[in-house]
Amino acid sequence: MIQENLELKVKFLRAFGDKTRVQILECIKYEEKTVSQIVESIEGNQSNISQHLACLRGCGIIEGRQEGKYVYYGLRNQQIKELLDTFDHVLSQIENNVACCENHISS
Amino acid sequence: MIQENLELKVKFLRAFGDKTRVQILECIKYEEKTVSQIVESIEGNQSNISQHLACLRGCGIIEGRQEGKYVYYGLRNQQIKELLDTFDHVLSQIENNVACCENHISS
DNA sequence: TTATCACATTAGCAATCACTAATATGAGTG
DNA sequence: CACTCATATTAGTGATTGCTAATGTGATAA
Repeated sequence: MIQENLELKVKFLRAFGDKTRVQILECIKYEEKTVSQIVESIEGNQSNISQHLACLRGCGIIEGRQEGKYVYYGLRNQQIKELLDTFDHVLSQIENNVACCENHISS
Repeated sequence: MIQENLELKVKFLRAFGDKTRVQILECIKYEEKTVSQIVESIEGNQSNISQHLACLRGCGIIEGRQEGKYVYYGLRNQQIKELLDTFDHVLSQIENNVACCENHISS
């Protein structure tokens, strides 16, 4: 894999590795929501959520759509939805092992 | 999703969001390799690679198998292999969008 | 047009993470 | 046993990331 692709890949994958972003994705997995709805749903801070939304959108994972004074965010396409489902599926099989990861790098 | 599961999920997903770990996974995607082979292949530092291997193993993504004085690492199962393939597949479709992610959070 | 609402952006700080260097462990070999 | 080789672990440091608070922007409503 060439260098540039590697960095794009890492950037993309890193977007999934954050608690707030995972919560956002679960929140809009089945239907698009406004920023305020997301903020309320995951009990977050508006500025913080906006930053994470920008990250997810920049990584091609979600899409925003302005409607009047609201912005609706949803998953970018069906493949992302399937990827999220795959995460859950794979995870359900290795959950016990993940639990014992104690290394200080990314633990 | 309950809190504990969320944290396990994030831990698992974060393991994929690092350049060195992605390189390791690509390196052992098709066949298991010893630590030294991995170190040589991705031109890394032994200590550093060992730490990342511990992370990946702790997260249930790879497995280690001692054979004499060598330790062979490989993907934990076929599902992980498929997950890696899915990453590449999804990524190939949104590559242009990922490229323009400029947010300082995880950019 | 001014005020308000929804959202985005910026700056600065605190926490986390990955790297290097040094050292430890544990298996094979002479 | 002493030595070497392969790998793991630890400590310390620099870099990256995510958070909060403050401010900016752009659309609607009065």
